[in-house]
This record gives sequence, C-alpha cells and structure tokens, in this order.
Amino acid sequence: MSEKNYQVAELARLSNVTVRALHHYDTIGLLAPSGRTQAGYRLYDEADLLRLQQILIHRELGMPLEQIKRSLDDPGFDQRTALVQQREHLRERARTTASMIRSVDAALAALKGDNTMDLATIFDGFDPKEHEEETRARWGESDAYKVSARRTKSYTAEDWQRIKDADQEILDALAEKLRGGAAADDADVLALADRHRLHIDRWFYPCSHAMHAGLAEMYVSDQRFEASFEKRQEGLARFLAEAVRTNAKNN
Amino acid sequence: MSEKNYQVAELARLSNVTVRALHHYDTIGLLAPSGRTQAGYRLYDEADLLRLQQILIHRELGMPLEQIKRSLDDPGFDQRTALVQQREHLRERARTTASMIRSVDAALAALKGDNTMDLATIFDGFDPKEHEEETRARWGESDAYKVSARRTKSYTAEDWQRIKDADQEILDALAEKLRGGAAADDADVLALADRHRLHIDRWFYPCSHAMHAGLAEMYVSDQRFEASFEKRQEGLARFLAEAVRTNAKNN
DNA sequence: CTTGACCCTGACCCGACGTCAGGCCCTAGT
DNA sequence: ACTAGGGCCTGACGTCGGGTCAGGGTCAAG
Repeated sequence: MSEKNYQVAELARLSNVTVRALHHYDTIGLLAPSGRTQAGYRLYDEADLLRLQQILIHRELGMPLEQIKRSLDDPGFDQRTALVQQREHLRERARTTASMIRSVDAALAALKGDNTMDLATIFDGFDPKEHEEETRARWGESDAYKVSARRTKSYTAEDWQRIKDADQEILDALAEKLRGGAAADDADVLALADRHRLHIDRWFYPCSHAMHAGLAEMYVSDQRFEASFEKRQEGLARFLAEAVRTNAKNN
Repeated sequence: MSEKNYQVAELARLSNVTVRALHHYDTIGLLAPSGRTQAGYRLYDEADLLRLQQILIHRELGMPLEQIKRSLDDPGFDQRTALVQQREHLRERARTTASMIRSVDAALAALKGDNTMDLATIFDGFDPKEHEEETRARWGESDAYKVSARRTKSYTAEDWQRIKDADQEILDALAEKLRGGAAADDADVLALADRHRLHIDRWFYPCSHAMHAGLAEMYVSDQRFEASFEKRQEGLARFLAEAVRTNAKNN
C-alpha cells in the first residue's frame, strides 16, 4: 500500500483535467478527495485516481456528470462490467469515426467532380442514433435518462433510494419465485411483472405493456442489464423477460 | 440545378441537429438560411446542406462555433484542404480512441489481480496533447486560438477584417518581391518578415523572433498553411520561412 | 372557418466549467 | 522575523451551446 497522496495540481497534470474541473467535481460530489490537510488542501489517493479515470471515460463518451455519479455510486455498480461496457462504447465510437471518415471521403469525391452523390447521404456518419437498437440501451439503466429527464431531475437522493429499494423488492420477490420453481406464467409472477411495469411507469416514464415488452427484450439482449440481473439470481433476466412478455400479451 | 429547398424541421431530420440548434446557428451567423418565405419561414438550399456538414464535422471535433464560422467565412478557405485536414483529425481521433481502449484494457487487467500496473499510466488515452507537435498546428490558422483567446475575443468583425487586410498586404508585398526575383535575405524582404512578426505580436500574442521562427517552420511543414500560402504565390511559404529564419538570426 | 401541424421571435434556464477576486499556507532567502 | 513566490482555498460571476417554454402567426385539409 504505497498510499501516495496527490495535490490538486499534481492530479490535474497527471489526468489532463484542469484544477477548476477537479474543484467542480468535488462541489457536485462526483469526486471528493479522500483527504484534506489541516490547511484544507485537497489530497487525492490512488483510489481517487481510479475513480477519476472512470469519470473521464464516461465523460468522454458524453454522459452527463450527474449520471456518471449515479452509476459510480450505485452499490450494484460493478467496475468490471462497467469497463467492459465502456470498451464497447469506445468500439462503437471507433466505428462512427470510421464512418465519418467515409462521409468526408464522399464529400471529397463530390468536390472532385463526380457530383453524382446523393446529398442526403452526406450526413451519414453523424447520426448518433444510427444503430437504434444499440443506442436504446446505451446508457444502461438510464434508458430513463432522456425519456424521463424532466421527471427524474427533481428527485432527491432519498427519492432515488426509495425507488431503488422498491425495485429491489420486486426483483427479490421474483428471484424467490424463480428459486421456488414457479413458472413464468404463474399468476403471482405475472402480478410481479406488472408491478415492475407500474414502478417504471410511476417513477420514470409512461410505460405501456408494449414498451415494457421492449424493455424486457433489452434485459436479455444487453449484457450490462443481463449481468446486473444474473448477479442477483441466475436465470432472472430471462425469467423476468418471459413473465413480462406473457403479461404484455394478456393485456 | 434541382434547387430543392428545405424547411428547418426537414433539415433537422436530415442532419440530426435540433431545430433550436439551427435557429442558434442562424442567430450567431454561422448558418444563415439562403432564403425565407414571405411568412418568414427559413428556407435552406443544398449549399446550406454542405455548409452544415462542414459545421458538423468541425463541431464534432470540438471546435468552437465562433472558430468554425471564421474558418468557413475566410475567403482563403479551401473546402478541399479543409476536408483533407478534417480527415486527418478524424484519423487522430481514431488513434486516441484506440489508445483509450488500450487504457481501459489496462484497467481491466489491473482489476483482474495483476496489480503490477503503474497507476500513472491509466490516463494514457486521455491526453489530447499527446502528440505535441501535431497538436500545435491543430486548428490551422488559429494557432492563435488558445494562446490569444483572451485578446482576440474582444475583436469585432471589422477588427478582423482590418487585421486580415493588413496581413494580406504584407504577404502581397512579399509575393511581389519573390516574383521580382529578390533573395530571402534582401533587406526589404527581411523588413517585411519583421513586419509580419510585429503584426502577429500586436494582434495575437507576444511573438519573439524565436517563436516567429517556430511559426515559420510550421508554415512549410503543415499542409494547410503551406497550401494557403502557395495559393497566393508559388514558393511563398518557403520564401517567407527562409526570410523569417534569417531575420530571427539577425536579432 | 376551424383544427392541427408547422413556423416565428423573445426570454429565461442549464451543465460544465473558465475566470477573476480576496485571502490563507508554506517553504526559501535575507 | 519577515517577506516573496508559489500553491491552495472559497465565493461569485461569465461563457458556450444549446433546451425549454410562452405568445403568436401560417397554412393545407376537411
């Protein structure tokens, strides 16, 4: 444990973040230095370094700081899955960069005279929603992020806690059922699935049965979601998805 | 000439930019629609589409809108070189993305137990200044951008015009000398070189002889600069650079 | 002649910092 | 012991790139 401590300016140099930014991250509670000197100087240790790296990766990909904070502070947050996830986003970025290069090449070709190019295609590299399905899951748990930003931003920390607790409760009950050998179309299970839907509907955004079914799809197809469910109970993702589908059909 | 016209929302859909953003670009003079209906509805034509693409490429790379505007509005602006330049920036981005992926991989490795990793290296992917030399020339003409942002941002449009005119005048005089067969160490030429330095010093940032020499290096080594000089007069970039070097040595 | 989908211009609001201003801390040199 | 120079602190206000109403025209379809 070489508990090296860093002052702001040092960390700033290491990470290529300004001192002001570090101050900012401190005041919004995103990265609080693990210590202070008597004089009040901020002291960062190596755990802080790692957290900052996480922050920077997320930030680089355009995630709002609030959101980054929630991700990192989530007790259910798993650094490894997060990193794997981020690597995926970076690969996505590599793809869009490549696609933008092609788009620029196309523009160059157009200039060179073969003006046979379809003007509508010149924006091809720029659509962040190009891979609709992928993007829907982009921010993991916060699919709510855009859809319900307005509603959620007024939530306090305690609100979030309560919401998360309620969610846990539902999932725990489902896991219980699963362990007990219940079928996904068992009445109780279906009821739980609908409670899940209503929970989302209440706290995040209007959630129809159809939308719920869509979400369920994502739970099994998106690695991050799946991992988060599986950690709780093996097979839970598929179980919930199945129950949700059935519930949706019955309504 | 299929002069198709687009309304805001149409263009917004095509380009994946919000209507509000287009309004914004209009009000700051970055992208003014080429026409309006009697009712005042904005009408964009295909030239506007192309300009918007340029804007988006630059924006994607983080260039401030003011700067984008100046680039695109510069009469000396050459779309082709700009595109080539941007392609280079995109490639750079591809490289840093790749480097970030490696950085994430390193973090993953660190988590896996082989904690032999040097913590200072975890920020490796994140340094935008990694390739110092490359970056110095990054924004082309606006090497002044960062160094003198404070000073230049108070300039009005007319200021810019006068500054640019003065610059043109100096370069024209140099081109004249070059055509007349003057040597780069001709007294008149050296005087012009020094006027060039003083011009920068006055309007942009403190420019010592040494720094001027550094700039001159860039004029011949950076394609964008070189092209801009060469367009005015063949051999001008090298001529100016030579004169600047000599002038610097004599001081 | 109304309804719904579009468009306009203010005007205010926001996130993520940059940029002072005023003041404390802490070595090093005199 | 004192002062100079660097680093640090906390407000407080400014900026950039838009988002988000509010209040009000426009225009084709029915």
